[in-house]
Amino acid sequence: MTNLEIAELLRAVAAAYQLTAPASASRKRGGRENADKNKFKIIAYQRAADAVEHASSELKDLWDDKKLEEVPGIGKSIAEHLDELFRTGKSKHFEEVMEGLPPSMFDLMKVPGVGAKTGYKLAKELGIKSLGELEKAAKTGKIKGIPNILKSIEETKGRTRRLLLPYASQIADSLVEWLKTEPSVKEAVALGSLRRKAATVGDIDIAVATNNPQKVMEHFTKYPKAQRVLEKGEASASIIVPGDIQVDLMVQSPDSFGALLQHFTGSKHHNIALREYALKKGLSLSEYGIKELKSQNSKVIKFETEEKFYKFLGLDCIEPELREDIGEIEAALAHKLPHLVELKDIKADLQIHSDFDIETSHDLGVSSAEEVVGKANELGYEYIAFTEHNPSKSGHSEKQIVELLKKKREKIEKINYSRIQKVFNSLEIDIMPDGSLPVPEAGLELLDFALVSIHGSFKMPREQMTKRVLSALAHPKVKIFAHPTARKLNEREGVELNWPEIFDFCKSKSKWLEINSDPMRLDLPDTLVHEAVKFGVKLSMGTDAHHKDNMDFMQFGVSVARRGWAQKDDIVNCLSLSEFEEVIIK
DNA sequence: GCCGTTTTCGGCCCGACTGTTTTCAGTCG
Repeated sequence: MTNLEIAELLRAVAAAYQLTAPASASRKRGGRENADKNKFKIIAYQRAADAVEHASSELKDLWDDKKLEEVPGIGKSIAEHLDELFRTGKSKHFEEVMEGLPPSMFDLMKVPGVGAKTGYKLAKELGIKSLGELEKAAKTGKIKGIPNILKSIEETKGRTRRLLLPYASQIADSLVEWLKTEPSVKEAVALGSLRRKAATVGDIDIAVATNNPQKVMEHFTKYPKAQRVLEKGEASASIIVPGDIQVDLMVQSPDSFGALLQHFTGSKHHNIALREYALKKGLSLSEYGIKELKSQNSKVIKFETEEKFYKFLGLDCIEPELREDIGEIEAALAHKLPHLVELKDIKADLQIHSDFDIETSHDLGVSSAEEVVGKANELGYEYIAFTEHNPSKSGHSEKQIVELLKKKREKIEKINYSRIQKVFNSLEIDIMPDGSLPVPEAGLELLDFALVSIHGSFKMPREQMTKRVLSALAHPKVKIFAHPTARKLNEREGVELNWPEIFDFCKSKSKWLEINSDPMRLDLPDTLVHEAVKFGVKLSMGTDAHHKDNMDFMQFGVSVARRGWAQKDDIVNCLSLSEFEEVIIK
C-alpha cells in the first residue's frame, strides 16, 4: 500500500468516527464525554492521515524497520492496526469501525461542502452511489442544503490537476493587480502555498490590508474573470476563476496585517503547531493577533509585520518556505534556523541542452550554444555545463557515438565567451534498465563530467531500481544523478528508490543529487532535499533548459532547495569556478 | 488516539461562512 492509500484509509476511519458521534448525544446525560472523546479521536486519525501523506519515506519501509511510531501522529494504537494491515492485508479494527458504511460516501466527500455526515446521508438515505448519481439527484432538486452543489460536482470531476508554480503566480499577479485598482486597498499579497513555494498550488490565497473591508469584498467579487462567487462574508470571500481555480481572499486592517500574513501563509500544520506552542505560554493566536489567556479583559495584541508577530512569541522569523511543521519552530526557538541559499548565490547552471545536434536519444535544445552563453552572461554566471542527451544507442554504433561526442567537444572548445569563465562539456546519459551507460568508454573520456538519469523502465522494484542507479553512478566520470525520482507533476509518480542507500553512496563517493528546476519536475522533491541535506549529501542545480529563456527556471529550483533547508554549502553551484574544478575530479 | 520544558493524565488551534434546526451544526482552510 502506498502512503496515499494509507492516508485515505485513515481519513475514512476518521469519517466513520464522525458518524458515531451524533449531535444529539451531547444533549443526553453522559453523551458529552463520549462525543468529546470521539472528537479528539477523529482529530488524531486526521492528523495521522496528514502525517502519512507528508512522510518522506514509504510507510511500508518504516514498518519494515519497526519505526512506525517515529512518525509524529502515529502512536501505539494506530501503529498496531497498521502492523496488522501490513502483515495480513487488513485491519480488524478499521473494518469494524467502518462496518456498514456505504463505500460511495467517500467518493461523495470529494465534493466541496460534503463532509462525513452529509456524505453518509446522501449515500445511505438517498442511495446515491457515485458522483454521476449525485449530479442527477441535484438536477432534479432532491439535494438540499449544499450550496452550489451542481457547480461543485462539476469542479470535482475536473479537478485532478494542481497548478504549477509559474502558472499559479500569473493568476495571482493578475488578481493582485486588479485588487490594487481599488483605492481602499493598502496592500495586496499572494500567500498560502504559493508564498511557501510549494511545488504545486491547489488554490490561490490573497490577503488585503484595508480600512474598508466591505468595499474590498465588493471589488474582489467583481473581478472581471470571476466565473462565480463561492462565498462572500465580512472578512473573507472566495471566487472561481477560469480553469476551475478557487481564489480565497481575506482582509484585515493595516495595523493587524502581520497577523493575517502569518495566518494565511500557513501551512495549516505550521499554524497548528505554532498555536499549540503559544498555548503553552498562555497565548492564543489568530489572524487578528495574539491574546493573553490569563488576563480577564484579554485584548488582542496587534502586529503590523510578521517579524514582530514571531518575535513576540520568542521566535526568530521563519522563512515562508520552512513553514511546514518539520522542526522549524523548534529551530526558531533555539535560534538555529538555517541560513537559506538564495538565487544570487548560484554561480552556475549545471543542466542545459543546446541545439548542437549529436543525434540524441531524447529531445534536443532549440537555442544555439552561443545564445545560451549570452543568457548565462546576462544571469551573471561564472560557469555552465552543456548536458545534451547522449546519442541514441539503437541508432548508432559505438564508433559513431564517439565521433559525435568528439564533434561536440570541438564545438565547445571553440566557443567564444566573454564574461562567463568556463563552459563544461557534459552529457545527460540514460541509465539503461540494467544500470549500464549507453556511451562507450572512449566517449566518456571526452567529457569533463556526466549526468545520469532515468528516462524509461520507471516501474521496477525498489531494490532493483536502487542497484540500477548505483551501478550507473559508480562510473568515475559520473558526478550528478539528474532529476532523481523522474517524477512529472500531475503526470507521473516518481520511481521507488532506497534513499538512505543512495544518500550513503553519494556522500561517500562524492556524487551529487540534482535539483531539477523545471517547474514540471522540481526533482529532487523538497522533502527528499531535506533528508539529503540532513544526511550531508551535496546538491547540484540545473534548469534542464531546452531554450535559453528556460534558464530563468533557476528560481524555482532555489525555492525547492530552500524548502529543503539547503544552505550555500550544500550546493555545488555556489562554489567558485576554481573550487568547482577541484570537486569534479574528486 | 496522541502526547509531554506546566502534564504519563488531561488536555487537544482558531475563526469564517452557509443554511437554517433562531443558537447551532457542518464544513473548510
